[in-house]
Amino acid sequence: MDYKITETGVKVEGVTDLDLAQTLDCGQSFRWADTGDGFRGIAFNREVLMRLDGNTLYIDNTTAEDFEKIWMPYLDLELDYGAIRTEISRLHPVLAEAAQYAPGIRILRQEPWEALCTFIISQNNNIKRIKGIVARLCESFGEPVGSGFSFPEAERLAALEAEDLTPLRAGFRAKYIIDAARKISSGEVNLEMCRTADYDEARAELMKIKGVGKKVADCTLLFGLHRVEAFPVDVWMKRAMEKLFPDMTPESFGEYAGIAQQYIFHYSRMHPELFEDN
DNA sequence: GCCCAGGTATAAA
DNA sequence: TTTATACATGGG
Repeated sequence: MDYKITETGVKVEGVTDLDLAQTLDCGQSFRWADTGDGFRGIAFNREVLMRLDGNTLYIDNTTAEDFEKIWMPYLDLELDYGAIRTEISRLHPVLAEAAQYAPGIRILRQEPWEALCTFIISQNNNIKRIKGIVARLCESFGEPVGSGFSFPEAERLAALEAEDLTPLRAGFRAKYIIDAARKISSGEVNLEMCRTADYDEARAELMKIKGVGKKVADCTLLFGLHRVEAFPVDVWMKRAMEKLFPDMTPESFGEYAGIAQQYIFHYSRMHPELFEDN
């Protein structure tokens, strides 16, 4: 991947299959804000501003080393999404249409602990409130980074009690966050093992945590550990599968099922009329 | 007030 | 094994 150093960060030309709104504000990460002049966010203890002008990506407030080690992987720039879209579009005509509808979605490579924690918070919740709880979590227990705060380490939260999270207004999820933090920091649950373990084994490892079921485990595997075969099924996806893909199962979408899932998710949210009964 | 939100734990059938 | 209900909170 070719890039240039600028006065404020890096400039990457020839970036295809990327739409920052579709990728950063589609419910896989809850830490990016549309400033009107790009997306500002904090990940891996660094704050950056990302902006896309045609096929040129600008990342402000970063270095060559951070671009290569953090942001290039974060945006998954080395994976050929165009080729994957072509491949998975052959699986089903409706999937082909969905993939064409939002071709700029990519699967982020987020920090595994942040993905786990934010998707615990996401259960039976809406995106606006999830973002609020996550913001208060970082403000309360993270470290200052740029204009905001880092995502708090599991070790920091492991030392707390559920009542200490009252200011987050996370409701019944507070005790789940603490249980997750303790099992991650103690090593009882090993996130790195989940990168390479058999899929069922990785899922079972994550489900040792209270409040982590199939959906949260799959989202953690997909968005935090880049297990792109993971196909999270929520209420929307269940309806989408029944109405649009009655002849498919999550497994039948293959090794890039998670990418297919994101296309389908976005497409179905934008076309609620597909689910109206008649 | 009522319903729902990118679910899960728990109890009961 | 499958199906119902509570769970905290806030916006529509």
